[in-house]
Amino acid sequence: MDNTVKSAGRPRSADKQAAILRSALELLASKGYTRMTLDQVATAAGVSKSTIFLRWKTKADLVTAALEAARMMTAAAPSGDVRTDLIAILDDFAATIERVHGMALIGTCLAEETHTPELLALLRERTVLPRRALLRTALEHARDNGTIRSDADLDAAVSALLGPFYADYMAGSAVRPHWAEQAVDLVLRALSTTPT
Amino acid sequence: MDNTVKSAGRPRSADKQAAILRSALELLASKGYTRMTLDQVATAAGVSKSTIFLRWKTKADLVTAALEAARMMTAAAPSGDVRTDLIAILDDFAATIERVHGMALIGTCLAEETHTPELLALLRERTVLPRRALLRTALEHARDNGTIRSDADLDAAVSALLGPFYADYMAGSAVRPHWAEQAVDLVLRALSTTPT
Amino acid sequence: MDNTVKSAGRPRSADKQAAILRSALELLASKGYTRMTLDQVATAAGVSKSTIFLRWKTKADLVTAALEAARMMTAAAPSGDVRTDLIAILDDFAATIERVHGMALIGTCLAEETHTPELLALLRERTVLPRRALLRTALEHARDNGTIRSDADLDAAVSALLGPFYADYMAGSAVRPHWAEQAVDLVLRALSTTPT
Amino acid sequence: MDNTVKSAGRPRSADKQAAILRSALELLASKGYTRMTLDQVATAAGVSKSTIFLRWKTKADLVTAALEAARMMTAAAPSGDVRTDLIAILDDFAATIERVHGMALIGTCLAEETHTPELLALLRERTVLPRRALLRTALEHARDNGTIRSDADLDAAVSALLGPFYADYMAGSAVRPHWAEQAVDLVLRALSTTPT
DNA sequence: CATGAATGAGTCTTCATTCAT
DNA sequence: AATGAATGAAGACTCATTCAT
Repeated sequence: MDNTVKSAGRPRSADKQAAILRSALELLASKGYTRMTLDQVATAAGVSKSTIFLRWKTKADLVTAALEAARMMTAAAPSGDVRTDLIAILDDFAATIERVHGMALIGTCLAEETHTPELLALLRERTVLPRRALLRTALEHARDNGTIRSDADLDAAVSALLGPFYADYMAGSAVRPHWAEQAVDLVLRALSTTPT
Repeated sequence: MDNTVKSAGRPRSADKQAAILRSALELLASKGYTRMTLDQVATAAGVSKSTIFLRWKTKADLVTAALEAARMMTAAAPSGDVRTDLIAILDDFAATIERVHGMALIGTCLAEETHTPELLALLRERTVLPRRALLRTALEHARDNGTIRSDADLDAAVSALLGPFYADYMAGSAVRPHWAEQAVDLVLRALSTTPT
Repeated sequence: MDNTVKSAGRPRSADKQAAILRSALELLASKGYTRMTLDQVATAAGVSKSTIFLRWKTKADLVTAALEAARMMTAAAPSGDVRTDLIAILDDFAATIERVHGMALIGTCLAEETHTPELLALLRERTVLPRRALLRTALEHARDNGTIRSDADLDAAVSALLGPFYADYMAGSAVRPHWAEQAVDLVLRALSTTPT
Repeated sequence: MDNTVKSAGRPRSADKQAAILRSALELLASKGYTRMTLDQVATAAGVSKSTIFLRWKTKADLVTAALEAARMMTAAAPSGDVRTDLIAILDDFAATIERVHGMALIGTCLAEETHTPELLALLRERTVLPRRALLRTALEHARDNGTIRSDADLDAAVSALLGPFYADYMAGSAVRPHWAEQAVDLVLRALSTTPT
């Protein structure tokens, strides 16, 4: 009647698992991959270094797991209005980045591209692409609506929506207050079927 | 660090200086700040490690100098046509990034923001902001021309021009072939004074 | 360590006991004492590491037990002819060494003499000395026979019989094909009562 | 006029080099390869661990060098009398082994045969084979003299000379007092051309 | 009894930096 | 000025051993 197979021996502490992953992600974002040491992670998580190695074979494995576990995207609530939806997604994007020291983390993944390509790959697969898919879906609705042109290049549009955030960050770390609205309006206006 | 004053003894070789900076930049881009070792720089530059320390006090100093010396922007040739000029600037941007393993280098600067903030600061000051200024100037011409609206937010427009490059890279490292044209057209259409 | 007393609870599995000892001996011979890890032993024996510690207090204890359990000598069948008997014993010696990666194992015992003297002691007591006794007995028969001189130093003779094997191994790991016959003939001729 | 090319920079301390090699050899013999740590070597030699790595890339390299540097054989003075010469070589052999904790060292090399085959290979090449060559030369003289049979298998004889030492050691760590004389006499008698 | 988790004390190796020539 | 030696302070990873289930 009970499906949970009680495996022999002491069970692995879920608390520790979570604490380790959380600490790892935090340190990864704040110090970068190479500067984050497993000693720091162990201390921050309140476990011994060996416990970490018991669960992940290498530092790269741990970091990968931490990145995987990080929910860097909140499910957006589709409202029906394209503009609202797009802005919501972009705001969530910015908020997430903010929350997890995101640009440093992205920086780490980019910097490690040669040496530890898994990181960037994971980031793309887990965070970047899903969010792009969300944006694309919203745009497809708009196209089907007739709100935007049927020949619009939606991938380009998605990049035009997300891009300003990066560009702003590069220009000065503080992103312009209404960047999301502005980006959405710019894209929608450019792709609009009706002249403004 | 100043070679102009003729001090006693053998003068520091300018060749070595340049070789060191060049090697440092290359290694910085290809391996990232932490993984780049001074031994590697010394070997690549054909000098001894001590020679490096003779000129720069610390690794951070050297890297800063390398970034400072890097000419990561080619002077654009203003043609008179806004669209052409903007595309030229963006293409140069992409080409430069390509040439110097740029996204990894940018990643390094982002990743080091906490630990070595000079890097990102320098990158901004030397590379990002000048290019933005170029773009902005071109847009100002367009505005003065009447090609684009007078109330257009030019900073937002600049970010909309550069952003797609970053967004594309994040999505998959290979940037879309005609991203520059597309970005420029999108922005110009959105800001256009005449409906299309 | 004594299974004969029937204590309460589930009795220790004799199979596991044997599997552990066998695996330990194999790994000891193939990797040496320090390089053999208990994890490897556990895995090879198909038990958990803790099971090992349940039976032996330390790694040294386990290895000692493994060495104790090892039957590294086959009972020789005395034929009556000295030469035949001696050769048989020596051939068994060589075969055993071969079978259990013996020189590495002997090497381990020698190497550990400072740190874990039990190993070499055990090896001597269990393997070396019994075999020497066998050889000595055969030689005593020969002496009583009148085949070899009555004043022959039999311990020296025993060493002269076994020694060439070691010397050959040290010279090149592959022992000379007929080393045993040659050694026996050399010794018998040297100790012979009748000139050849 | 001066052939010694004074290479630039601080010269490498010969003292340290020697101290490191000596310490390494001592520790290798007394603790075995795996149990000898570079920390111990550094401390014993009065240098920093890094200095060791500056000169040898890995632990195995260092140990190999130490083994190579060890003069584990003293040049024997050929006297003309075969018996005397053979005994001298064998006594030197035993003395050397004694001096450098030799059986433990040999044990280490044997134990490491799988993992670090260089050690045993080096031992053979540098120590075992040269000494065997010495013995063989002496025997060849004897054969040419007519002292020993012309059809004698000299390699077997060499092993019969050296072997008893190993066999004795295996039997009880203290080698029989006159093993060398006994071994030589045994071999010479067995190979003698004139019956005794 | 048996298992798997948890750990502390290493172990080799790297690297920025300082010294001596 | 330039070089190579020397070093201290880590850092990733291992392993015998002890705990909890």
